[in-house]
Amino acid sequence: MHLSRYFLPVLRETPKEAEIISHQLMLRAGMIKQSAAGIYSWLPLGLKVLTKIGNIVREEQNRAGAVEILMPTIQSADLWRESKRYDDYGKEMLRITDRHERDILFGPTAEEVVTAIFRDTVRSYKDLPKNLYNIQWKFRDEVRPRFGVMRGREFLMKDAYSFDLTAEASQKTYNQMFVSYLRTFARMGLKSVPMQAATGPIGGKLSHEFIILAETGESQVFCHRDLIETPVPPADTDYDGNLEPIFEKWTSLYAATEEMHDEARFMKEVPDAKRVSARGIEVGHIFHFGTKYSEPMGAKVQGPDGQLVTAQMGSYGIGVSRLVGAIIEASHDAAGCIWPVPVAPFEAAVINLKAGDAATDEACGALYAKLRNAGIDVLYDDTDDRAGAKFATMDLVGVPYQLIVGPKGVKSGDVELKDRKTGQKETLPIETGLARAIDLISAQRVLA
RNA sequence: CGGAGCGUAGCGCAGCCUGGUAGCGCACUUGCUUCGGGAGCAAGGGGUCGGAGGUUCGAAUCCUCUCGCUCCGACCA
Repeated sequence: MHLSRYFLPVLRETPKEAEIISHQLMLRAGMIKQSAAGIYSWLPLGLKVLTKIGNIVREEQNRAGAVEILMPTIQSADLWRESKRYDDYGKEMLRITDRHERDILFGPTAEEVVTAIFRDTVRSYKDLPKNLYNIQWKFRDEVRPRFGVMRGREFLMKDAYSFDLTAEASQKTYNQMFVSYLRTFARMGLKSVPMQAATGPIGGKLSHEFIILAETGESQVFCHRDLIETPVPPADTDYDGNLEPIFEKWTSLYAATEEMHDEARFMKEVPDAKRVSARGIEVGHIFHFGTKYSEPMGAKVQGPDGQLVTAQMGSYGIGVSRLVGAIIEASHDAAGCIWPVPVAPFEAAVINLKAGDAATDEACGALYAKLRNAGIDVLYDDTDDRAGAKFATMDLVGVPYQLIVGPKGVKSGDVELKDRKTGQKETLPIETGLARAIDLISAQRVLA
């Protein structure tokens, strides 16, 4: 992409409404534009990151056996009356009336819709298990939206819903999602820690919040330091095999959010040096809720003995749009965003220090073409801005690898390769620099 | 929903107290000089001062109402 043809409205000054760093940087880097309280338009750069995050989530969901669907944003109130949630949900649900005076709503979640799909289509235990997910916009009319996309009213969420014949089978599905989540966040360069969460009226142990540690996190969290360093399960993990050992390994050490924290237990179970007390951002939440929706909505299948069995359900959420902010919170510096390669809006940039100079244009154009042909997602800064402004923009935007070429480099046949994360620059022969950049990027495309 | 604050050019702000018809920095346009870390000079463009009503000869400024946004609390992917 040529920067001169792109749409990248960067801001030099920080809009005053932005309180936290991720919100500030997203506005400054031209990733989003606020439309109303807690509602944002995604500009090209932000959309690219959002899409890349969504695709990683998608890949890991598919790997774990979930199947993608797409459910509507607008739902019927009647469905919510079946589960008895229409009256219970409260003002967070955006209720709308259509031209026929029928009650509809903008979905804050999709248990009802998916349960209806399941109940109307699945008849036999032989069709189980099923795990259906979608990545769709949700709307929750938060009393107080804040922190940019971290707590918007409209947000993009991956929500999966599983259906199993028995509670034991449901536990297996739960484990699949548990492992999948560890991998998903790791692939975005995040260290997530699963923490036992409150389960509400259902009870049991099967609810975990996935928290990433960041100074600006919304809640206080406590955990054993070893959890942060535990390597995530590899890509070739057999999701159909026994995942219980992995689940055990990750849940045996102490980890709790403020609401679930037990100071006495924390002191007793975690040695001094291993105690971590930090701020965290919730990026995922999984839970098993048995027949909470399948029972009232009549989601039943015939078991092996011919009897009807109410499906055991679980749901598994990831805040996709929130993750954009969360990654920035976890990875930035004074100059701007520092994107891990797998989610970077562009993997590399070619910076032409003297656009308009025939020799420089030619050298940069060739470099750009070669990077593109190598499958690199590259931004070519062909504007006639001054060098300082170009560097500042690329650092703000957070392009991981920047190939800098000016008349000097053209003369000597060199390119400067800058690593955004370390800030280090190397002067290399053009072909060497090109190969180095491609190698570095390729090596980091798939983390974990 | 309780408490606080803010709406003046794309962004950041001054002007308001003490009414006289709008200004600064950045950004933008044009020209010249520059050009390897956010350039300099010069000339420009852009605002019904969030909206409505009122007071007044005259309102960004004073009064009333209203809308929007932000922050603190209770709530959440």
